Amino acid sequence: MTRGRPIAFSPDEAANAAMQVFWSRGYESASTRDLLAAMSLSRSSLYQAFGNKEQLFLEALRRYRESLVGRLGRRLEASPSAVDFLASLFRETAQEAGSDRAALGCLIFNSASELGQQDGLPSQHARQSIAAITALFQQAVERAQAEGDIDPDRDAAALASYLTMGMAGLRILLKSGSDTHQAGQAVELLLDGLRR
Amino acid sequence: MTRGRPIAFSPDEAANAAMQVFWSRGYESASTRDLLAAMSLSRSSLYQAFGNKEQLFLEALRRYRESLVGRLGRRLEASPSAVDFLASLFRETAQEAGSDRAALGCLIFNSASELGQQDGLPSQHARQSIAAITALFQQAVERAQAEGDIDPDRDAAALASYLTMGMAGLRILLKSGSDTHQAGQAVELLLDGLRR
DNA sequence: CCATTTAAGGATCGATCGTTCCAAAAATGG
DNA sequence: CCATTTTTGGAACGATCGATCCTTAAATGG
Repeated sequence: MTRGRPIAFSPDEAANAAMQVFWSRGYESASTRDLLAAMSLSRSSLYQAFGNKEQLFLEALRRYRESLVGRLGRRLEASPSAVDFLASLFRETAQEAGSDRAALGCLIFNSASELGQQDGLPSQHARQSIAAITALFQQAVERAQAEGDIDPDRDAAALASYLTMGMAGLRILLKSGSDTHQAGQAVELLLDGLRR
Repeated sequence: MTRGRPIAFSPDEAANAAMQVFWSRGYESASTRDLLAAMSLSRSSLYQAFGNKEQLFLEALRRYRESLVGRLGRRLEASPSAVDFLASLFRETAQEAGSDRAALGCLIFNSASELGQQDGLPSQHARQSIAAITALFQQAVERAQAEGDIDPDRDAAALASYLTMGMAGLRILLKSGSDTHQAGQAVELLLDGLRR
C-alpha cells in the first residue's frame, strides 16, 4: 500500500497553523521561517506537502473562507430570525474591540487590503472570498425580507454590499484601536440602516 | 552662508514621490530601490535627507494626512451644506470604482490595515490619522445638525464613527473590484443612515 | 585658486528572503 | 534482512532587503 517513510505531521494541523501565521502577519510579511516554526515541520516537508508559499497561502485562505462561510451559514440556518443573525454577528464583532482577536482582523479583508487588484491567484482568491461573504449576507437579507423584517421592495444585493462594506469598515475600526463603545455605536447605526 | 555643495533635488518633490510609492506598494513592500527610483535620488541622499525608511514613511504619511484633511476641511468650509459635502464625498469616491485610483485605496486605511496594533511609530501614526478623519467627519456632522439636516439629538461622535467605518469599508470594496453600481448602492444606503 | 564643506554615486555590508538540493533516517514490501 | 520508497533535516543557492561607508564631484568663503 503506502511505500516509504510516513509523514510525521498532520497536514490538516500544519495548514491551520499556516493560516494563523498569514492571519496575524499578512501574506508577504509571513516568512517561511515563521511558517515553519508555527507548523513544526522542516523546510523540505513544507515544499513537499504544499508546493510553495503562494500555494500554501491559497490553501490557508481557502480553509479560512470555507470555515467562516460554513460557520456563518450554519448559524444563519439555526437562527430563528435572519435579521437577528445579522444584528448579533455585527454586535459580537464590535464587542471584540480591544482584544487580541480584534487586532487580528479578518484574513479575507486583510488580504483584500494587502493584495488589492494585483495580478495572481492570491489577490484573485481574496476578492472571490469577499464576494462569498457578500453572497452570504444577501441570503440573510432575502430571508429577512421573507420573514417580514426587511421591506421586500428593497434591493437585497444592495443591502448585502452595504453589509460587506460595514463589516470591512468595522474590521478596520477594530484594527485601529476603536473601543467597544465607539464600535458598538457605529454598528447600531449600521443596523438601523438595515431595518430602516 | 551655505557652505558646501547644494542638494540637486527638491526635498518636497522627493517626499511626494515617496508618498506615492508607499501608497501603491504599502509600507513594508515598498523597497528602498522602489523609493530611490521614484524619488530620483541616490541612496546616500535619501538617508542623508530623510534618515531611514521608517522616518521617510512617517513623513509621507504626515503629508498625506495633512493634504487630505486640509483639502476636505477646506471643501467642507466652502460647501453651503455639510450634509451635501458628506454625500458628494462618498458618492464621488464610489464613482472611482474600477479606476486605478480606486485600486490604490487610501494610504491611511491601507496603513492601518497593514500595521494594525503593532508597536512603533508607523502603526501609531496610522491610527492617529484615522482619528483625524473621524474628527473631520464629526465636524461635518455637527455643522449638519446646526443646519437642520441631521437631528441635533443624535450623537455626532457616533455618526462620525459610522462614517469612518463606511469610508474604510468603501475603500475595501473598491480595492476588491466592486463596480460603480455596487459601490454606489452601498453608499446611498450609508447616506440614508446619516440623514435617517 | 585653493581650502573647506557638503552632496552624489555606488560598492559593500550582514541579514534575510523563497527555494532547491542532497544525504541521512525511517518506514514498507518481499 | 535487504532493496526500495519517501520523509526529514539542513546546507546552500542567488536574490534582495535596509543600511553604511568611502570616494568623487561640486559648490562656497577667503
